[in-house]
Amino acid sequence: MPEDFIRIEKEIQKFWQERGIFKTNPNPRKKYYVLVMFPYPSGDLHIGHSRNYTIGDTVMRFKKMRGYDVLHPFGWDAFGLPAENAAIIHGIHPEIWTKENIEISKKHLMDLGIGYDWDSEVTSCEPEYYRWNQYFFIKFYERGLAYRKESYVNWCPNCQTVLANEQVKDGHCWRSTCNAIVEKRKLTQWYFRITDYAQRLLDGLKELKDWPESVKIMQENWIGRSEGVEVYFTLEDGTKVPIFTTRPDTLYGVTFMALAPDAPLAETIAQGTSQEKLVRDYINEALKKSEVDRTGIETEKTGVFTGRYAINPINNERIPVYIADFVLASYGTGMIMAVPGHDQRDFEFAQKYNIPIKVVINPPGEKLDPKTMSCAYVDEGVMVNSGPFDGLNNLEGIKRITKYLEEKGLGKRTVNYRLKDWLISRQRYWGTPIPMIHCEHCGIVPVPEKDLPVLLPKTVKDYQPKGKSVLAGVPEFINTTCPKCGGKAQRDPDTMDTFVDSSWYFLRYTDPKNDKMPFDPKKANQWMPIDEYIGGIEHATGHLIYFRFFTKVLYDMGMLNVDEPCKVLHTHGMVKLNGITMSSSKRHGIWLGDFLKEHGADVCKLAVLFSAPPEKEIDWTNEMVIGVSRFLSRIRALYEQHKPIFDIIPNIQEHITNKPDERRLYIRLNQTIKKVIDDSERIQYNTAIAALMEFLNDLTGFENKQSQLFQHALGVMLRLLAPFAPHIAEHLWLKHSGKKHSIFEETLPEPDPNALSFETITIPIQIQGKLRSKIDVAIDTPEEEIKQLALNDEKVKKYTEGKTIKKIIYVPKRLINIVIS
RNA sequence: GCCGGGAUGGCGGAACAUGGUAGACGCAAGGGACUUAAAAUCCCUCGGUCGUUUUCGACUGUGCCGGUUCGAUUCCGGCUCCCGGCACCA
Repeated sequence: MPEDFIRIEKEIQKFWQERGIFKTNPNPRKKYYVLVMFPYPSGDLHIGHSRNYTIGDTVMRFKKMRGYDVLHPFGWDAFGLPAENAAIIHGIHPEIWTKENIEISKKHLMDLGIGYDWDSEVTSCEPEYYRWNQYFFIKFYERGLAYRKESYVNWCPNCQTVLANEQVKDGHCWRSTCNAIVEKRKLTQWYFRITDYAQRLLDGLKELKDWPESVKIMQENWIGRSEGVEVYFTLEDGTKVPIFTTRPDTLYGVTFMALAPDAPLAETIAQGTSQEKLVRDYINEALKKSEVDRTGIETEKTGVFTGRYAINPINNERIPVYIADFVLASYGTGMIMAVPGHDQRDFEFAQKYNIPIKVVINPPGEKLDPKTMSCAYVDEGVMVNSGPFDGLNNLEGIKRITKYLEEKGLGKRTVNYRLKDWLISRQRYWGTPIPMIHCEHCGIVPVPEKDLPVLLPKTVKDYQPKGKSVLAGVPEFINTTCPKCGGKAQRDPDTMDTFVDSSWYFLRYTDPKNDKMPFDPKKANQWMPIDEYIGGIEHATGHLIYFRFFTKVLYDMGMLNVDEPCKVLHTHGMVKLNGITMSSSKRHGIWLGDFLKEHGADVCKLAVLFSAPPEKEIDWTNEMVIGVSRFLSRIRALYEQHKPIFDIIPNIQEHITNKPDERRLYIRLNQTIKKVIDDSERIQYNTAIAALMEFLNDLTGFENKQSQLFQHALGVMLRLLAPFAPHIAEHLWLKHSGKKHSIFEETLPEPDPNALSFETITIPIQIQGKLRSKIDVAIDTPEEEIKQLALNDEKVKKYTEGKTIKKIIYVPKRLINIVIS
């Protein structure tokens, strides 16, 4: 790109700003909400970031040119650990560090010419924003959706804070720069009761027709619904120990039970038995292990007998109870019935500890012997050793035993989910303070709404958490009075998970300045749902579940008319460099500042859009830049040499001559309009740009450049190009059209439906399915005539001579296939 | 282990929701034009093998094996490899 163009891009950006091209219409007639996931302000942006924004920008410009009133806002997910780490390492206040980064990133976005409505910019670390996190927290609390409980939680020893389940990847901290092995700690923490919405989150997926199948499946697995029965076992002393099973048909095969070492009952169950000390030691050992050690693939199951027995309610058998590390406290009831004959895990455990194996299901036509079994039998079969249920197919057995248990009051049908409640407390500084007060007399009391926001104190000396919250060490923050009794009380020292911020920011964009409410429902409902949401796939089971959850709660609160936030989701692939994902924190990437200085914004946009379809990842090479640079140079040269007609000529088809090349160009023009529009609607920008390149080749090769048709085509082409190369299109538009308004205030022309195919088409002729010849025919040639033409074709004759023609298959306008014997 | 997705020229990728000329568009490569020269630009060639060797023709070719079909990159069955997600969920 010639150097002067970098300067021109700046002028164009200024023109857009001054003209307010991207301002949101507060009263949209035909609304379109396009949103990119708001980023963490990491300072210098790289090409990987630009992909996200470029796709959003192209959607916005395209939709705008198709007559929509578009909302295309931007903001910053500004709370979080990197700011705090910078404070710890460099002694800069997190707020200053964050704001400096925002300025840098924002400049890059401006230089890229992304068309945001900056009036609706939202920054989550501002009290004007986070006070509403606190507002929602209290609303959730009032509805029973925010609660505190003590349990074993994921603890990152490096970040010195707890993590939500969604933030633990393979037993390691999710943050790419941390990656520490996550430990278990027993703590009292705040949770959002997302499990109350498990079923609705699952059901809602069915409505999301335009979400990628992969994301929906990931969420479905994450929610993990499974249907079964809760069966009421009891210990010999009468203690109730219900268990969950999906296989009630194996109830007669239970030979032991197992309790999770971190389940509450595990602490007391062995008291007074000879096993007491062994059990205590085992639990201590088991809890010391990290999740990785405990659940790794190769890990052998361990356990210890508790000295206690339970009674199997279906046959009153006496069943030994173990504590075993393969049982999870957090799923079901934290205790299981174990059937070694028909569950592989139970089988392995039973073998190791010499527990009997009992067969209650035989494979069809076979008889299993527990002594010779090498693994559990888990498939369908015939029930045996199961009292009145013998001889049944086990699938039928599931139904019959379930019914029996319910009738006798020995159990009930239950559904279990793998989804856990969302742990939102963090022991860090740079986040939203939890608006709760702990009073000796009144217990936990929410901060009254009129006292919000609870401001994050700025006078912190030491940001390094030491196993407890940073804010606990700030007396002027922590000490307060109880809103109920007026006595001395303390604030909650924790801050919220930053995923709370991103769970509703898309609503704030619809009403960003409101200081009475988080948003006016009228305004939100005007724009919701999001019509096109663009972001990385890495949020599939985190943010993309959380924001659905929030939307459903707000729907229940009467604040929204929709209970799904977003109709269409497009997840794009990462951008890599030398096979490694570009990353700000790892300082690995092609930096936007450098790139823009060298190539300009349009080249950046086109290169990112053209090199691969959006969902695929890109391994960046400089070759990707060369092709699109040439394309833009050729465009520029064409428009410098030949003057377009800038106004769309309504009946251009009446003005063109019957010369074949004019007919051809006219049809190519309409094919291009159709292809660019269709592909853009599907966000297949790589092929849309390819179509523009093809048409440029057509234009360059066209003889009569003085003709009205040619000049008209140039005018149309410029509009089609505008969403992809906005600066150059705008520049050529303003410079040569003499118009004062932006090309983005123009609309895209529709293709002429009568000019989408050529009058003469080439029909390939196959013989036995192999291509042998081609004939050119008029498009309306009758089938019989085409068949005759094919049979008379010289090359065809060579193959058909002396053979019998069995049949001729003609696919209209596509091909002809002759079958001979 | 379970659940997804994928595999097409030297490379990025088209075509495959509806089976119908595989390789659009671009990069790289080779040749040519312009130029004192270079850059830039423009034109031509470009899956492989073989044959005539000019225009052309034959065979083969979309990870592998098989099937359905007049016809399969596209559908079905069975594999191999890659990339994601989940991971003792009872």
